[in-house]
Amino acid sequence: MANLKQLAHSLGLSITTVSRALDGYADVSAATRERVCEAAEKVGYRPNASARRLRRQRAELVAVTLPSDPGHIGPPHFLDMLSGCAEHLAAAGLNLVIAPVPRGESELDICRRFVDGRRVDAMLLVRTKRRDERVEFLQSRGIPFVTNGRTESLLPHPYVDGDGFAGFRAATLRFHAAGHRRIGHIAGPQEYYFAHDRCRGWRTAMEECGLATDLCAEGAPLEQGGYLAALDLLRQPSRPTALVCATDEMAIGALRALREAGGDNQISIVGHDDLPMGAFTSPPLSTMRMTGENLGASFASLLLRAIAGEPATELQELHPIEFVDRDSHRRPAQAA
Amino acid sequence: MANLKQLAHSLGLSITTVSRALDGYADVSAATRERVCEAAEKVGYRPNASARRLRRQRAELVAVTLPSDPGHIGPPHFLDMLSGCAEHLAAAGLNLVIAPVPRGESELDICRRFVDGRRVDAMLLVRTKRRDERVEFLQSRGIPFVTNGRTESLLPHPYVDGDGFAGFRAATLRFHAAGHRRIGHIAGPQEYYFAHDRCRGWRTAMEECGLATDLCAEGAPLEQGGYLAALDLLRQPSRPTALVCATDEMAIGALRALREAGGDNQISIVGHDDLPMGAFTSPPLSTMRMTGENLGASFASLLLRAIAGEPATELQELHPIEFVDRDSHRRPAQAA
DNA sequence: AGAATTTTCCAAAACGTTTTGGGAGTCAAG
DNA sequence: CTTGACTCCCAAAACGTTTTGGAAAATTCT
Repeated sequence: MANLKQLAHSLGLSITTVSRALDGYADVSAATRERVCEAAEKVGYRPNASARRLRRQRAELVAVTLPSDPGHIGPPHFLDMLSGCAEHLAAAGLNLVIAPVPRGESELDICRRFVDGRRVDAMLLVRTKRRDERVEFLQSRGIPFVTNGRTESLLPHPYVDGDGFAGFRAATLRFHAAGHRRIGHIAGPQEYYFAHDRCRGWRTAMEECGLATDLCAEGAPLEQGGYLAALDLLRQPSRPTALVCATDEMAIGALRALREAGGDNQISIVGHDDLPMGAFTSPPLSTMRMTGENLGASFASLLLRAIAGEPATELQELHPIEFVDRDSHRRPAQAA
Repeated sequence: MANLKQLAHSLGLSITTVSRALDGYADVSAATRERVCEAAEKVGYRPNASARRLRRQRAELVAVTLPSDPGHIGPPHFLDMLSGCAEHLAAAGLNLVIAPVPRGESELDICRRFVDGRRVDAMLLVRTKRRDERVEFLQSRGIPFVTNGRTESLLPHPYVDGDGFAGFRAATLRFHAAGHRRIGHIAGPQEYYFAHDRCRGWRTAMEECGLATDLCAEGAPLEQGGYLAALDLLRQPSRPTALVCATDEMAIGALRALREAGGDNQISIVGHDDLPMGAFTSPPLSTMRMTGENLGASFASLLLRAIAGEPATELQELHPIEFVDRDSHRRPAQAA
């Protein structure tokens, strides 16, 4: 309702003094400060955000781009993550704006608009590609940002990611230890870092075990993609006895393919993401997920530290993957 | 990079002219406009958002409060909805900020901060209560807002809602037509409008059929709440043969209760929300959902029209509920 | 040619803060 | 009494736009 000028006038003080009193500077007497704060409280004074932002040259905003294309947006708890992130940012006076990508525009366009219009102090990127033009752009502009997922960018940048390589390697080795020899991989689009990373984990494990790496099929990171990829593998002369899937959605599609192709319930399967619906599939889907609670807080903290100027190499979090054992990974090795 | 002053200087024009040229005013010659736009394009000029906001007295922002308490945030496609809304708002130059409620603060506090700090041009509220203090506050401040869900506020306000009353009444009548006579209701907390509305639908149908309305149990709008409420109803001397549940989450909890209480698969059940995981439960969960595609666009449009000053009564959307028939509602009426 | 009108431009005033660079007083030390 | 240090305050200059209210120049009309 009121602005600084009116408040100052009503107190018989200058704008400067009122402003500084409210900000708790030492060069205003305790008595005045008291009086000012009291009056401000009474009229419910809140500084005008736009004015402050202009003067301070800060947008007090962080944007996260929401990819619209293929597949829904990331992991199941994505909104929870955003919510947690926003909450922690808010504690530092920053708000989180969500920036979906309209059809006909690229994520890069969005970044450009936000950055060049000085609408944000930092950006949060999800679903990184191995070579990610958004990352390159933001690096060239020198604006702070954090990604959910690594990239192959030459310059280091802040990120939070799960160690998909280790997770998928471990999952594959587990199958090997259980006696499986024909272990297939249903891969996501290799341009995405996470998909490539997970694929590498599987391939490395296979090579370590001296097994062939031809049982690999790539598809869109969706139910349908997993379904088609699984059909592909089931057509091979020697069928896999176990399937490591890049995502739960794909794993659920693979489950459907298995059901249709007969030999139902004979092939072990494991996914990644811990989608809630995995608990209800038949068989219940064994899966993996990134450890670490309150990922939102991680993102927020990294963003704030990036804004504060900490070097990127200090702002990289690689979380281990943990197994969520349900039932789908327990099929015997020789059955298929 | 560049601001208006520099751009104007480099062109030998005044700030005014450059500004007006870029905004396409008629009082700048076509030639100059051309020249200005070209130069602006070349240096990648984008007006500073904070400055424009200050001058225009608009925040160019809309905030949506994300409730943290009980249960996750609303319907399954909530993020999709937000994303769609943000996309349409962006087309009008508005960005959507998400405002979760930190522990220790109320949603009202959040509204106050955003409104009194002039941080937003409008607000989007979800999960309305029958008597909603946020609504009352925003009405008193006269700031535009739209709710997801109705309230019992005396003054009309813009909303988008599903006709839960009609939906639950119809669902109940369907059970009645299938021969059911002991039809129970698992209700959500009655302070929420949607929960009360759905409960009323069930009760009205029961009364229309001349049936008793005592088979009603209330619980938290969560799996556990549905589970406990269902146990409650199963303890009744004459068990229900069908269950109408306020939400899918509760219905899934009820399914668990049914499984544990024996008499498995004997009781018909229907939920609401069309959670994806409902397709995977056993039996697959029959459910309901609000019709209308691209709800996000509805919200965005209502918000924009509210900002433009259209009266609230023109900005109310009540969507019919449609059934999603899977399997859980097909149990015979006499079985239980 | 002079008057009226239209076209094209611009200086200056906002918008509401924060911050800079002092300026009065007061007090203690020299 | 002067000097210096301190305390408390403030005027004015930003921040980068948009908008107001003309003014000069060009054009059209008498």
